[in-house]
Amino acid sequence: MITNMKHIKNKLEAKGVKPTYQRLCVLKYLEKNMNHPTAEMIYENIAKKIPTMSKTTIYNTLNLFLENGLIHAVTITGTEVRYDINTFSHHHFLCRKCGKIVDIEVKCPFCDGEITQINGSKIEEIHGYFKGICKKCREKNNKVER
Amino acid sequence: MITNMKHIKNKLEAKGVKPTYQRLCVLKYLEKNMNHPTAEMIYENIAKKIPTMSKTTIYNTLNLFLENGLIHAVTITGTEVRYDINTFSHHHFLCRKCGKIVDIEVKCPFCDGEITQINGSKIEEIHGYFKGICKKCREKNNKVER
DNA sequence: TTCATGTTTGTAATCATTACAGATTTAATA
DNA sequence: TATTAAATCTGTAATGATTACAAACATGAA
Ligand SMILES: [Mn+2]
Ligand SMILES: [Mn+2]
Ligand SMILES: [Zn+2]
Ligand SMILES: [Zn+2]
Repeated sequence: MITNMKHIKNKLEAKGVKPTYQRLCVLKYLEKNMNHPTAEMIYENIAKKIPTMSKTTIYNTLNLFLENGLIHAVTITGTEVRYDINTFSHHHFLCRKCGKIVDIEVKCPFCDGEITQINGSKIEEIHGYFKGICKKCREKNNKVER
Repeated sequence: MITNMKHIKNKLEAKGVKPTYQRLCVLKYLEKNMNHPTAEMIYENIAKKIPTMSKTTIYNTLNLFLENGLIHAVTITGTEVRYDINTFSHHHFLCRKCGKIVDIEVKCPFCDGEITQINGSKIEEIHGYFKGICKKCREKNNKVER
């Protein structure tokens, strides 16, 4: 993944979003951190370098990115929004032990765009969420639960 | 769907949950209202008849039901939990126009229990959420959008 | 009755997110 | 270059769903 400033600037301009310094920072963070961070995580990191950064700006920026299709919202935890730079339709797995959220590659006719309607209702967003125990956490228990 | 008190009482006892008056009320409401209500909606309705009912009891009861597998949580809106008496794995559609949440019947190997693991991670919960415009809302616009 | 345990209730706290208004920046225009 | 309107950013206050907590109440055994 290319994460230089020029590339990020182009990405914003391609969507008609003015590439301000704050917006470049947020988009750069999301390209570097593909682990579906929270607004808080993004804020904490950026505020280290730019102490004047406001949390409201983080939220404003993320919402602007969402409206312009630059990012996707992942609401798998139910408690807060996680942000995803990967805007291709894909599924997610949340480990209830370690809390990590990882992308899931499964054959899905909805993600593939083969099915765009259900009973006459138009599908605009697809969210496939799985919850359980990830492989690493299972192995950590030394015994593989069935 | 049978919604008499005897049936509801049995359902609680079968899960080892003491059938208190408040719990019977909440479970009865959920059996009568399969439209995935919020805690607020459940509270408002029950409080009409039982003014002493506390909202905390509603939350306590719903969480108890969740722990005992009597109901499922649907977090499709991202803003609040919706509660579902239907504990068979199934998908949901949220209309961004009218806000209704409806059950979706799609062939899904995860819901069917055919696939219980992904890359060594154990699947315990499946959430299939679709968002868009429902059939009725599309027809209301008089023109069927593509 | 006494006592322990479980349940319910009301209020206060929490936490993510949004509303709002003032300050600052940007960019167009004169 | 100076003026000025629009856009953006910032900090604080408000919102809303949910939980924490402690007191009141109910239940059932000893
Ligand atoms: Mn992802
Ligand atoms: Mn349902
Ligand atoms: Zn894990
Ligand atoms: Zn609708």
